[in-house]
Amino acid sequence: MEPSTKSRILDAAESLFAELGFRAASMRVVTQEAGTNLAAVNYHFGSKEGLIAAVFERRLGPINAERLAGLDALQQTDADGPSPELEAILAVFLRPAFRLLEDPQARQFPRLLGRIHSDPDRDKVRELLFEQMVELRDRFVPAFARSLGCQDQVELMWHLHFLIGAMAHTLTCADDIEWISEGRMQTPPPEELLRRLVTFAAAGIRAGVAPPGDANPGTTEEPR
Amino acid sequence: MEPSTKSRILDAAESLFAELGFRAASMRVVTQEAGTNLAAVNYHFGSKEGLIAAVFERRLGPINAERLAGLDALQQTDADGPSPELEAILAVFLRPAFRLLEDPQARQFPRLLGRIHSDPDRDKVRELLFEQMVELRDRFVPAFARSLGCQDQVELMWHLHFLIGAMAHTLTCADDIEWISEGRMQTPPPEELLRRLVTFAAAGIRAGVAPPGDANPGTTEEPR
DNA sequence: GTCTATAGACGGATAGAC
DNA sequence: GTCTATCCGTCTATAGAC
Repeated sequence: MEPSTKSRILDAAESLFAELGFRAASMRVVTQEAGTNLAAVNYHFGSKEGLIAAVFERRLGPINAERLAGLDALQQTDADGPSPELEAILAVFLRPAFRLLEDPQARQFPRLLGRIHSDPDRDKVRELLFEQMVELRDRFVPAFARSLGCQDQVELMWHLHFLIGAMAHTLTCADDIEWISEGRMQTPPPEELLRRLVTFAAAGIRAGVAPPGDANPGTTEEPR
Repeated sequence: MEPSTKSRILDAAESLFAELGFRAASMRVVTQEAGTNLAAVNYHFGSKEGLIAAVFERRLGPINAERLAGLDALQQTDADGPSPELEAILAVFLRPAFRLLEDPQARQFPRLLGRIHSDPDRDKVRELLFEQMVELRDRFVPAFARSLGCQDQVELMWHLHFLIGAMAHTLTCADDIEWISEGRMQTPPPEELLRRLVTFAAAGIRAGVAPPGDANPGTTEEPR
């Protein structure tokens, strides 16, 4: 079955937005790549902004549903047992985006997803992102907190902020390692990226968090 | 003394590029903000791309010089003693950019610096960035390696990659914490951001690195 | 649903006066 | 060094035929 004009536009837009950015990827180039014309975008999506939103809607819902389902599975397994391991929660959160890197149909989306956090044009999908993030936050932050046995939610939130940054940079710029190492290193398969990031983030998130029962853990001395 | 037209253009460009992105900030808006006109940019910088490069040249040199001088000072102090602490090296690397957040003249540049890693338009300053990065890499990577007493440079490089991501996200999007927490958290002063990031990154970088003398440290088991 | 053609705004760059 | 006026290309969006 031939893919519809609508989905061909979405595919072309996803790929070109990821490669060139929202602004540099003009609707002319997108529609040319999709084998159609300018008017088709306005017919199906109303405007360029509508197209941008549609590109995110198509992938972000499934990704976040997979994250939440993964967390469900993790918590269900040992509902009355101990809390899941930090590493397991991290992997459940991170894997859906990294797995897309292996999907020929969707390989470019993770780049877009990584960049959207810092993109000056993110306002165009801000509401969409916020709704999804609130749901993730309400499920994952308590899960992390319980796993760490910690009360310092402020420190946890900052560590999760750093995790988001490391994740975004890896989804968007993993190949930079080849550039900076001048070819001595190569970008490994997504599963290895994921494993390295989980190791790094788990240790970072645990840092400064008291083992349960300790007094005043959070703040360490000034590094100098 | 009146600031020159040239420096007024640089100030306006820095601020507007940080706020709107390179593409959305048109030369018309930049020159209007600088109280001058389109032709002045081409006279002083040759083109918009020349202006973008000049905005980075003005700040990036001093920042990286400060980083290298800081590392010099650290290594000089105990030249024949033990290697400097990981936390100290991290702070020396990170502080120059975070300190700019407190400079009313340069507050916007760190946002730009954080975003440039993932910006689709980064090609416009790519050579400039690369030269500076190579020098930083050649000084800091060995310093980190020595401080960790580790041979696994591959793992170290990835952990530094994650650090760059966390740093970039924090420089560019620190205020997101207010948005995501729906106002329950506020963005702290730069020194506190720096302290939290150093704590997180030091633990992350140490993760999976063997204490000197261990066998086959790097790879941990698959998280699942 | 899909197309061509075009409107209408805005982009960077430049010529040439001062 | 700085300005005004203008060229010319590209952008998004839409009108209207099929």
